[in-house]
Amino acid sequence: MTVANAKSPEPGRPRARGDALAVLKLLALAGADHAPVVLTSRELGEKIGVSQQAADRYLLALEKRGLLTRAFAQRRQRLLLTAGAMELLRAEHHAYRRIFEGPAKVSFSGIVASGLGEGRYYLSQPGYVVQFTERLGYSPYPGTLNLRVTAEAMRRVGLLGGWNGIRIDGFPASGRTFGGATCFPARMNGHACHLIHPDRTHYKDVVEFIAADCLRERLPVKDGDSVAVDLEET
Amino acid sequence: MTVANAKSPEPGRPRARGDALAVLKLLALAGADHAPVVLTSRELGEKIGVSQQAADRYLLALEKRGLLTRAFAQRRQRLLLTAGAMELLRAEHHAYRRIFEGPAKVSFSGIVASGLGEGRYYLSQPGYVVQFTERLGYSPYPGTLNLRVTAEAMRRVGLLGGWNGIRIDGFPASGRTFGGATCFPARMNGHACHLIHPDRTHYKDVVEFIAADCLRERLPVKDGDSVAVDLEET
DNA sequence: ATTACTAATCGCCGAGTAA
DNA sequence: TTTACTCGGCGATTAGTAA
Repeated sequence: MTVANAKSPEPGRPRARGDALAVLKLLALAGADHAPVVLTSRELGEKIGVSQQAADRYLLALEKRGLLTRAFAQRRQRLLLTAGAMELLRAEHHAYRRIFEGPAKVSFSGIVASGLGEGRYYLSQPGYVVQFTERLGYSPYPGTLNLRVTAEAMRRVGLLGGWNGIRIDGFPASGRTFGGATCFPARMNGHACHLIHPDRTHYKDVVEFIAADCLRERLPVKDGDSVAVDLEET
Repeated sequence: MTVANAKSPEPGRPRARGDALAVLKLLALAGADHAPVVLTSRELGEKIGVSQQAADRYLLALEKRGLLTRAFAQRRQRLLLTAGAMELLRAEHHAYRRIFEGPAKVSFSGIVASGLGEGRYYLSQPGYVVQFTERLGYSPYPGTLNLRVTAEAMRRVGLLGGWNGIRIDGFPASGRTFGGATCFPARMNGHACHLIHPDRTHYKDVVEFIAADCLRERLPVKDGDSVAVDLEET
Protein backbone atom coordinates (compact mmCIF):
# COMPACT_ATOMS: atom_id res chain seq x y z
CA MET A 1 0.00 0.00 0.00
CA THR A 2 1.25 3.46 -0.80
CA VAL A 3 1.28 6.20 1.77
CA ALA A 4 -0.25 9.15 -0.02
CA ASN A 5 0.80 11.95 2.28
CA ALA A 6 3.47 10.74 4.61
CA LYS A 7 4.32 13.95 6.44
CA SER A 8 4.97 17.67 6.13
CA PRO A 9 7.28 18.22 3.16
CA GLU A 10 9.98 20.30 4.82
CA PRO A 11 9.14 20.82 8.47
CA GLY A 12 11.97 23.10 9.46
CA ARG A 13 11.92 25.43 6.48
CA PRO A 14 10.98 29.06 7.17
CA ARG A 15 7.92 28.95 4.94
CA ALA A 16 7.98 31.63 2.29
CA ARG A 17 4.29 32.51 2.87
CA GLY A 18 3.91 33.52 -0.75
CA ASP A 19 0.88 35.72 -0.60
CA ALA A 20 -0.86 37.58 -3.37
CA LEU A 21 1.19 40.75 -3.04
CA ALA A 22 4.44 38.86 -3.43
CA VAL A 23 3.23 37.33 -6.69
CA LEU A 24 2.02 40.66 -8.04
CA LYS A 25 5.31 42.31 -7.10
CA LEU A 26 7.27 39.56 -8.81
CA LEU A 27 5.21 39.88 -11.99
CA ALA A 28 5.46 43.66 -11.97
CA LEU A 29 9.24 43.45 -11.63
CA ALA A 30 9.20 41.17 -14.67
CA GLY A 31 7.32 43.85 -16.57
CA ALA A 32 3.88 42.19 -16.56
CA ASP A 33 2.29 45.61 -16.18
CA HIS A 34 2.97 46.57 -19.80
CA ALA A 35 3.81 43.33 -21.60
CA PRO A 36 2.68 39.73 -21.10
CA VAL A 37 5.13 37.64 -19.11
CA VAL A 38 5.54 33.96 -19.89
CA LEU A 39 5.81 32.09 -16.62
CA THR A 40 4.74 28.54 -15.79
CA SER A 41 3.18 27.75 -12.46
CA ARG A 42 6.20 25.59 -11.68
CA GLU A 43 8.62 28.45 -12.27
CA LEU A 44 6.50 30.76 -10.15
CA GLY A 45 6.38 28.17 -7.40
CA GLU A 46 10.15 27.86 -7.35
CA LYS A 47 10.58 31.62 -7.14
CA ILE A 48 8.30 32.08 -4.16
CA GLY A 49 9.06 28.77 -2.47
CA VAL A 50 5.80 26.88 -2.92
CA SER A 51 4.73 23.91 -5.01
CA GLN A 52 3.50 24.08 -8.58
CA GLN A 53 0.00 23.41 -7.32
CA ALA A 54 0.02 26.22 -4.81
CA ALA A 55 1.50 28.65 -7.33
CA ASP A 56 -1.21 27.71 -9.79
CA ARG A 57 -3.87 28.31 -7.14
CA TYR A 58 -2.39 31.75 -6.48
CA LEU A 59 -2.72 32.60 -10.16
CA LEU A 60 -6.29 31.31 -10.26
CA ALA A 61 -7.17 33.37 -7.20
CA LEU A 62 -5.57 36.51 -8.61
CA GLU A 63 -7.43 36.01 -11.87
CA LYS A 64 -10.70 35.63 -9.99
CA ARG A 65 -10.00 38.84 -8.06
CA GLY A 66 -9.51 40.67 -11.35
CA LEU A 67 -5.85 41.42 -10.74
CA LEU A 68 -4.43 39.22 -13.47
CA THR A 69 -5.34 38.16 -16.99
CA ARG A 70 -4.03 34.95 -18.44
CA ALA A 71 -3.68 33.91 -22.06
CA PHE A 72 -2.68 30.43 -23.08
CA ALA A 73 -0.19 30.59 -25.91
CA GLN A 74 0.67 27.08 -27.12
CA ARG A 75 1.83 25.60 -23.81
CA ARG A 76 2.92 28.36 -21.52
CA GLN A 77 0.56 30.95 -20.13
CA ARG A 78 1.13 34.64 -20.69
CA LEU A 79 0.43 36.74 -17.62
CA LEU A 80 -0.59 40.39 -17.65
CA LEU A 81 -1.38 42.53 -14.64
CA THR A 82 -4.57 44.58 -14.66
CA ALA A 83 -4.93 48.23 -13.70
CA GLY A 84 -6.40 47.08 -10.40
CA ALA A 85 -3.26 45.17 -9.57
CA MET A 86 -1.08 48.16 -10.38
CA GLU A 87 -3.29 50.29 -8.16
CA LEU A 88 -2.65 47.87 -5.32
CA LEU A 89 1.09 47.90 -5.93
CA ARG A 90 1.11 51.68 -6.19
CA ALA A 91 -0.46 51.90 -2.74
CA GLU A 92 2.34 49.70 -1.41
CA HIS A 93 4.90 51.85 -3.14
CA HIS A 94 3.37 54.92 -1.57
CA ALA A 95 3.55 53.35 1.90
CA TYR A 96 7.23 52.48 1.54
CA ARG A 97 8.02 55.94 0.17
CA ARG A 98 6.34 57.35 3.24
CA ILE A 99 8.51 55.19 5.50
CA PHE A 100 11.85 55.97 3.90
CA GLU A 101 11.36 59.37 2.32
CA GLY A 102 8.90 61.00 4.71
CA PRO A 103 5.49 62.49 4.00
CA ALA A 104 4.92 63.41 0.39
CA LYS A 105 4.79 67.11 -0.45
CA VAL A 106 3.09 68.89 -3.30
CA SER A 107 3.56 72.53 -4.22
CA PHE A 108 2.12 74.59 -7.04
CA SER A 109 1.00 78.12 -7.76
CA GLY A 110 -2.26 79.43 -9.18
CA ILE A 111 -4.10 82.58 -10.14
CA VAL A 112 -6.90 83.80 -7.89
CA ALA A 113 -10.16 83.54 -9.83
CA SER A 114 -13.80 84.43 -9.23
CA GLY A 115 -16.48 81.84 -8.56
CA LEU A 116 -18.03 83.02 -5.34
CA GLY A 117 -21.76 82.57 -5.35
CA GLU A 118 -21.71 78.79 -5.48
CA GLY A 119 -19.16 78.32 -2.75
CA ARG A 120 -20.97 80.70 -0.43
CA TYR A 121 -24.25 78.82 -0.90
CA TYR A 122 -22.78 75.39 -0.28
CA LEU A 123 -20.58 76.32 2.65
CA SER A 124 -23.58 77.85 4.42
CA GLN A 125 -25.43 74.54 4.48
CA PRO A 126 -25.63 73.37 8.12
CA GLY A 127 -24.97 69.78 6.98
CA TYR A 128 -21.55 70.87 5.81
CA VAL A 129 -20.84 73.35 8.60
CA VAL A 130 -21.24 70.79 11.36
CA GLN A 131 -18.82 68.43 9.62
CA PHE A 132 -16.25 71.15 8.97
CA THR A 133 -16.37 72.19 12.62
CA GLU A 134 -15.91 68.63 13.82
CA ARG A 135 -13.33 67.43 11.36
CA LEU A 136 -11.35 70.53 10.35
CA GLY A 137 -11.54 72.20 13.73
CA TYR A 138 -13.10 75.42 12.50
CA SER A 139 -16.20 76.79 10.88
CA PRO A 140 -15.04 78.03 7.49
CA TYR A 141 -15.60 81.51 6.14
CA PRO A 142 -18.64 81.06 3.87
CA GLY A 143 -16.93 81.25 0.53
CA THR A 144 -14.29 79.32 -1.39
CA LEU A 145 -11.18 80.86 -2.84
CA ASN A 146 -10.68 79.46 -6.31
CA LEU A 147 -7.30 79.15 -8.00
CA ARG A 148 -6.84 78.66 -11.73
CA VAL A 149 -3.86 76.36 -12.26
CA THR A 150 -1.86 74.89 -15.12
CA ALA A 151 -2.39 71.36 -16.41
CA GLU A 152 0.90 70.33 -14.78
CA ALA A 153 -0.26 71.66 -11.40
CA MET A 154 -3.57 69.86 -11.90
CA ARG A 155 -1.66 66.63 -12.44
CA ARG A 156 0.15 67.14 -9.16
CA VAL A 157 -3.13 67.86 -7.38
CA GLY A 158 -4.35 64.55 -8.79
CA LEU A 159 -1.69 62.81 -6.68
CA LEU A 160 -3.76 63.70 -3.63
CA GLY A 161 -6.08 60.90 -4.70
CA GLY A 162 -3.66 58.49 -3.04
CA TRP A 163 -3.50 60.45 0.22
CA ASN A 164 -5.63 60.18 3.32
CA GLY A 165 -7.79 63.27 3.19
CA ILE A 166 -10.36 64.49 5.67
CA ARG A 167 -13.69 63.18 4.52
CA ILE A 168 -16.79 65.38 4.31
CA ASP A 169 -19.87 63.26 3.66
CA GLY A 170 -22.75 64.13 1.38
CA PHE A 171 -26.27 64.46 2.73
CA PRO A 172 -29.83 65.13 1.57
CA ALA A 173 -31.43 68.48 2.47
CA SER A 174 -34.00 70.85 1.06
CA GLY A 175 -35.27 68.14 -1.25
CA ARG A 176 -31.96 67.63 -3.02
CA THR A 177 -28.62 65.96 -2.40
CA PHE A 178 -25.44 67.74 -1.41
CA GLY A 179 -22.36 65.83 -2.53
CA GLY A 180 -19.39 64.78 -0.44
CA ALA A 181 -15.85 66.12 -0.62
CA THR A 182 -12.34 65.47 0.66
CA CYS A 183 -10.21 68.12 2.37
CA PHE A 184 -6.43 68.35 2.62
CA PRO A 185 -4.53 70.65 5.00
CA ALA A 186 -2.68 73.25 2.94
CA ARG A 187 -0.84 76.54 3.14
CA MET A 188 -1.54 79.40 0.77
CA ASN A 189 1.30 81.91 0.90
CA GLY A 190 1.98 80.41 4.32
CA HIS A 191 -1.57 80.87 5.60
CA ALA A 192 -3.23 77.69 6.94
CA CYS A 193 -6.25 76.55 4.96
CA HIS A 194 -7.72 73.44 3.36
CA LEU A 195 -7.87 72.37 -0.23
CA ILE A 196 -11.39 71.04 -0.78
CA HIS A 197 -11.96 68.51 -3.52
CA PRO A 198 -15.67 67.80 -4.20
CA ASP A 199 -16.45 64.23 -5.27
CA ARG A 200 -18.08 65.54 -8.42
CA THR A 201 -16.04 68.54 -9.38
CA HIS A 202 -17.14 70.75 -12.23
CA TYR A 203 -13.77 72.33 -12.94
CA LYS A 204 -10.86 71.01 -14.94
CA ASP A 205 -8.31 73.71 -14.16
CA VAL A 206 -9.61 75.19 -10.90
CA VAL A 207 -8.77 74.16 -7.34
CA GLU A 208 -10.91 75.31 -4.41
CA PHE A 209 -9.83 76.32 -0.91
CA ILE A 210 -11.54 77.09 2.38
CA ALA A 211 -10.21 78.62 5.58
CA ALA A 212 -11.43 79.95 8.91
CA ASP A 213 -10.98 83.54 7.73
CA CYS A 214 -11.66 85.20 4.42
CA LEU A 215 -8.44 84.37 2.54
CA ARG A 216 -8.88 87.32 0.18
CA GLU A 217 -8.70 89.70 3.13
CA ARG A 218 -6.12 87.91 5.22
CA LEU A 219 -3.44 87.25 2.64
CA PRO A 220 -4.52 89.69 1.10
CA VAL A 221 -5.15 88.81 -2.54
CA LYS A 222 -7.48 89.82 -5.33
CA ASP A 223 -8.51 88.27 -8.63
CA GLY A 224 -5.55 87.81 -10.93
CA ASP A 225 -2.94 87.59 -8.16
CA SER A 226 -0.61 84.60 -8.14
CA VAL A 227 -0.32 82.62 -4.90
CA ALA A 228 1.81 79.66 -3.81
CA VAL A 229 0.19 76.54 -2.35
CA ASP A 230 1.99 73.90 -0.30
CA LEU A 231 0.49 70.58 0.77
CA GLU A 232 2.02 67.93 2.98
CA GLU A 233 0.70 64.42 3.50
CA THR A 234 -0.67 63.82 6.99
CA MET B 1 -23.25 21.19 27.36
CA THR B 2 -21.55 24.13 25.77
CA VAL B 3 -20.24 24.03 22.27
CA ALA B 4 -16.76 25.46 22.55
CA ASN B 5 -15.93 26.11 18.93
CA ALA B 6 -19.08 25.91 16.90
CA LYS B 7 -17.81 26.85 13.47
CA SER B 8 -15.49 29.06 11.45
CA PRO B 9 -15.71 32.64 12.68
CA GLU B 10 -16.33 34.35 9.37
CA PRO B 11 -16.13 31.78 6.60
CA GLY B 12 -16.79 33.98 3.60
CA ARG B 13 -14.51 36.86 4.53
CA PRO B 14 -11.65 37.58 2.12
CA ARG B 15 -8.97 36.81 4.72
CA ALA B 16 -6.57 39.66 5.15
CA ARG B 17 -3.56 37.29 5.29
CA GLY B 18 -1.74 39.52 7.68
CA ASP B 19 1.80 38.35 7.23
CA ALA B 20 5.00 39.54 8.83
CA LEU B 21 5.76 42.16 6.21
CA ALA B 22 2.38 43.80 6.65
CA VAL B 23 2.96 44.12 10.39
CA LEU B 24 6.42 45.56 9.94
CA LYS B 25 5.15 48.02 7.35
CA LEU B 26 2.37 49.14 9.66
CA LEU B 27 4.76 49.66 12.55
CA ALA B 28 7.25 51.50 10.37
CA LEU B 29 4.51 53.84 9.15
CA ALA B 30 3.72 54.53 12.79
CA GLY B 31 7.34 55.49 13.33
CA ALA B 32 8.43 52.38 15.22
CA ASP B 33 11.81 52.58 13.49
CA HIS B 34 12.97 55.54 15.59
CA ALA B 35 10.57 55.71 18.55
CA PRO B 36 8.65 53.05 20.47
CA VAL B 37 5.05 52.66 19.35
CA VAL B 38 2.36 51.74 21.85
CA LEU B 39 0.04 49.22 20.24
CA THR B 40 -1.97 46.43 21.84
CA SER B 41 -2.31 43.09 20.15
CA ARG B 42 -6.04 43.76 19.84
CA GLU B 43 -5.49 47.03 17.99
CA LEU B 44 -2.98 45.37 15.71
CA GLY B 45 -5.40 42.54 15.04
CA GLU B 46 -8.13 44.97 14.04
CA LYS B 47 -5.81 46.82 11.69
CA ILE B 48 -4.71 43.75 9.80
CA GLY B 49 -7.97 41.82 10.04
CA VAL B 50 -7.06 38.98 12.39
CA SER B 51 -7.91 38.10 15.97
CA GLN B 52 -6.08 39.43 19.00
CA GLN B 53 -4.54 36.01 19.48
CA ALA B 54 -3.16 35.81 15.97
CA ALA B 55 -1.84 39.38 16.13
CA ASP B 56 -0.07 38.53 19.36
CA ARG B 57 1.48 35.47 17.82
CA TYR B 58 2.74 37.60 14.92
CA LEU B 59 4.47 39.87 17.41
CA LEU B 60 5.95 36.92 19.27
CA ALA B 61 7.24 35.47 16.00
CA LEU B 62 8.73 38.79 14.89
CA GLU B 63 10.45 39.16 18.24
CA LYS B 64 11.88 35.65 17.95
CA ARG B 65 13.17 36.48 14.45
CA GLY B 66 14.98 39.51 15.84
CA LEU B 67 12.90 42.01 13.90
CA LEU B 68 11.11 43.56 16.82
CA THR B 69 11.84 44.46 20.44
CA ARG B 70 9.07 44.77 22.96
CA ALA B 71 9.00 46.59 26.28
CA PHE B 72 6.12 46.35 28.69
CA ALA B 73 5.31 49.78 30.08
CA GLN B 74 2.53 49.55 32.67
CA ARG B 75 -0.13 47.79 30.60
CA ARG B 76 0.54 48.41 26.96
CA GLN B 77 3.59 47.11 25.17
CA ARG B 78 5.97 49.48 23.40
CA LEU B 79 7.15 48.17 20.05
CA LEU B 80 10.41 49.10 18.35
CA LEU B 81 11.68 47.80 15.04
CA THR B 82 15.24 46.52 14.80
CA ALA B 83 17.80 47.35 12.13
CA GLY B 84 17.11 43.94 10.61
CA ALA B 85 13.47 44.79 10.12
CA MET B 86 14.34 48.08 8.46
CA GLU B 87 16.71 46.21 6.16
CA LEU B 88 13.84 43.97 5.12
CA LEU B 89 11.54 46.90 4.52
CA ARG B 90 14.25 48.72 2.59
CA ALA B 91 14.50 45.78 0.22
CA GLU B 92 10.75 46.01 -0.37
CA HIS B 93 11.03 49.73 -0.95
CA HIS B 94 13.74 49.10 -3.49
CA ALA B 95 11.57 46.60 -5.35
CA TYR B 96 8.64 48.99 -5.59
CA ARG B 97 10.91 51.82 -6.67
CA ARG B 98 12.14 49.55 -9.41
CA ILE B 99 8.58 48.86 -10.56
CA PHE B 100 7.37 52.45 -10.67
CA GLU B 101 10.54 54.46 -11.21
CA GLY B 102 12.61 52.14 -13.34
CA PRO B 103 16.06 50.68 -12.71
CA ALA B 104 18.14 52.65 -10.23
CA LYS B 105 21.11 54.53 -11.64
CA VAL B 106 24.32 55.58 -9.94
CA SER B 107 26.91 57.90 -11.42
CA PHE B 108 30.12 59.26 -10.01
CA SER B 109 33.58 60.28 -11.12
CA GLY B 110 36.98 59.22 -9.88
CA ILE B 111 40.70 59.69 -10.39
CA VAL B 112 42.66 56.91 -12.06
CA ALA B 113 45.09 55.47 -9.52
CA SER B 114 47.82 52.85 -9.50
CA GLY B 115 47.47 49.47 -7.82
CA LEU B 116 48.33 47.03 -10.55
CA GLY B 117 50.37 44.16 -9.26
CA GLU B 118 47.68 42.72 -7.05
CA GLY B 119 44.88 42.87 -9.60
CA ARG B 120 47.03 41.26 -12.26
CA TYR B 121 47.89 38.37 -9.95
CA TYR B 122 44.34 37.71 -8.87
CA LEU B 123 42.75 38.08 -12.30
CA SER B 124 45.19 35.53 -13.71
CA GLN B 125 43.95 32.81 -11.39
CA PRO B 126 42.18 30.18 -13.48
CA GLY B 127 39.54 29.83 -10.76
CA TYR B 128 38.49 33.41 -11.41
CA VAL B 129 38.99 33.40 -15.19
CA VAL B 130 36.59 30.53 -15.74
CA GLN B 131 33.90 32.29 -13.74
CA PHE B 132 34.42 35.63 -15.48
CA THR B 133 34.16 33.95 -18.85
CA GLU B 134 30.96 32.17 -17.91
CA ARG B 135 29.20 34.92 -16.01
CA LEU B 136 30.46 38.16 -17.52
CA GLY B 137 30.80 36.84 -21.06
CA TYR B 138 34.44 37.69 -21.49
CA SER B 139 37.86 36.88 -20.16
CA PRO B 140 39.03 40.12 -18.55
CA TYR B 141 42.27 41.89 -19.31
CA PRO B 142 44.54 40.74 -16.47
CA GLY B 143 44.61 43.91 -14.42
CA THR B 144 42.13 46.09 -12.57
CA LEU B 145 41.72 49.80 -13.15
CA ASN B 146 41.44 51.51 -9.79
CA LEU B 147 39.61 54.78 -9.23
CA ARG B 148 40.08 56.96 -6.19
CA VAL B 149 36.72 58.51 -5.30
CA THR B 150 35.28 60.94 -2.79
CA ALA B 151 33.46 59.85 0.35
CA GLU B 152 30.17 60.93 -1.25
CA ALA B 153 30.85 58.77 -4.30
CA MET B 154 31.79 55.91 -1.98
CA ARG B 155 28.44 56.26 -0.25
CA ARG B 156 26.67 55.97 -3.60
CA VAL B 157 28.71 52.90 -4.48
CA GLY B 158 27.52 51.46 -1.18
CA LEU B 159 23.99 51.50 -2.56
CA LEU B 160 25.04 48.67 -4.88
CA GLY B 161 24.81 46.44 -1.83
CA GLY B 162 21.06 46.32 -2.42
CA TRP B 163 21.38 45.41 -6.10
CA ASN B 164 21.60 42.03 -7.75
CA GLY B 165 25.20 41.78 -8.81
CA ILE B 166 26.95 39.03 -10.75
CA ARG B 167 28.44 36.70 -8.20
CA ILE B 168 32.03 35.46 -8.44
CA ASP B 169 32.64 32.72 -5.88
CA GLY B 170 35.74 32.24 -3.81
CA PHE B 171 37.79 29.04 -4.09
CA PRO B 172 40.85 27.38 -2.61
CA ALA B 173 43.98 27.07 -4.75
CA SER B 174 47.75 26.91 -4.29
CA GLY B 175 47.29 26.17 -0.61
CA ARG B 176 45.37 29.38 0.16
CA THR B 177 41.90 30.79 -0.31
CA PHE B 178 40.87 33.27 -2.96
CA GLY B 179 37.91 35.38 -1.85
CA GLY B 180 34.65 35.96 -3.69
CA ALA B 181 33.44 39.17 -5.28
CA THR B 182 30.39 40.76 -6.87
CA CYS B 183 30.44 42.44 -10.28
CA PHE B 184 28.15 45.15 -11.64
CA PRO B 185 27.89 46.16 -15.31
CA ALA B 186 29.20 49.70 -15.68
CA ARG B 187 30.34 52.26 -18.21
CA MET B 188 33.53 54.22 -17.78
CA ASN B 189 33.51 57.25 -20.07
CA GLY B 190 30.97 55.23 -22.07
CA HIS B 191 33.15 52.14 -22.37
CA ALA B 192 31.51 48.91 -21.15
CA CYS B 193 33.19 47.33 -18.14
CA HIS B 194 32.38 45.87 -14.72
CA LEU B 195 32.79 47.33 -11.29
CA ILE B 196 34.20 44.52 -9.15
CA HIS B 197 33.57 44.58 -5.44
CA PRO B 198 35.59 41.97 -3.50
CA ASP B 199 33.85 40.54 -0.43
CA ARG B 200 36.75 41.63 1.71
CA THR B 201 37.90 44.86 0.21
CA HIS B 202 41.02 46.55 1.47
CA TYR B 203 40.24 50.03 0.22
CA LYS B 204 38.07 52.72 1.72
CA ASP B 205 38.18 55.23 -1.11
CA VAL B 206 39.07 53.11 -4.12
CA VAL B 207 36.76 51.31 -6.53
CA GLU B 208 38.03 48.60 -8.88
CA PHE B 209 37.04 47.87 -12.46
CA ILE B 210 37.68 45.11 -14.97
CA ALA B 211 36.99 44.93 -18.71
CA ALA B 212 37.71 42.73 -21.70
CA ASP B 213 40.34 45.20 -22.95
CA CYS B 214 42.96 47.21 -21.15
CA LEU B 215 40.90 50.24 -20.09
CA ARG B 216 43.99 52.44 -19.80
CA GLU B 217 44.74 51.90 -23.46
CA ARG B 218 41.20 51.89 -24.80
CA LEU B 219 39.77 55.01 -23.16
CA PRO B 220 42.67 56.05 -23.01
CA VAL B 221 43.53 57.25 -19.54
CA LYS B 222 46.58 57.52 -17.30
CA ASP B 223 47.12 57.96 -13.57
CA GLY B 224 45.58 61.18 -12.32
CA ASP B 225 42.97 61.47 -15.07
CA SER B 226 39.36 61.94 -14.04
CA VAL B 227 36.78 59.56 -15.52
CA ALA B 228 32.98 59.31 -15.27
CA VAL B 229 31.34 56.05 -14.22
CA ASP B 230 27.70 55.15 -14.82
CA LEU B 231 25.95 52.13 -13.36
CA GLU B 232 22.42 50.94 -14.01
CA GLU B 233 20.61 48.24 -12.08
CA THR B 234 20.03 45.08 -14.06
C1' DA C 1 -7.73 46.17 31.25
C1' DT C 2 -3.54 43.62 29.09
C1' DT C 3 -0.51 39.27 27.18
C1' DA C 4 -0.53 34.67 25.86
C1' DC C 5 -1.60 29.60 26.62
C1' DT C 6 -4.71 25.50 25.28
C1' DA C 7 -7.91 23.07 22.61
C1' DA C 8 -10.78 22.66 18.64
C1' DT C 9 -11.11 23.21 13.90
C1' DC C 10 -10.61 25.56 9.44
C1' DG C 11 -8.21 25.87 5.39
C1' DC C 12 -3.91 25.82 2.82
C1' DC C 13 -0.32 22.92 1.14
C1' DG C 14 1.67 19.33 -1.59
C1' DA C 15 1.16 14.45 -3.65
C1' DG C 16 -1.05 12.12 -7.03
C1' DT C 17 -3.06 12.46 -11.21
C1' DA C 18 -6.41 13.76 -15.23
C1' DA C 19 -6.72 16.26 -19.39
C1' DT D 1 5.09 18.94 -21.47
C1' DT D 2 1.49 22.19 -19.38
C1' DT D 3 -2.77 23.52 -16.26
C1' DA D 4 -5.54 22.28 -12.58
C1' DC D 5 -8.48 18.93 -9.98
C1' DT D 6 -9.20 15.88 -5.54
C1' DC D 7 -7.83 14.56 -1.14
C1' DG D 8 -5.40 13.65 3.36
C1' DG D 9 -2.89 15.95 6.75
C1' DC D 10 -0.50 19.64 9.05
C1' DG D 11 -0.24 24.21 10.41
C1' DA D 12 -2.58 28.43 11.24
C1' DT D 13 -6.51 30.56 13.33
C1' DT D 14 -10.01 31.49 16.65
C1' DA D 15 -12.65 31.00 21.09
C1' DG D 16 -12.12 30.41 25.70
C1' DT D 17 -9.53 31.46 29.45
C1' DA D 18 -5.48 31.95 32.81
C1' DA D 19 -2.34 35.12 34.65
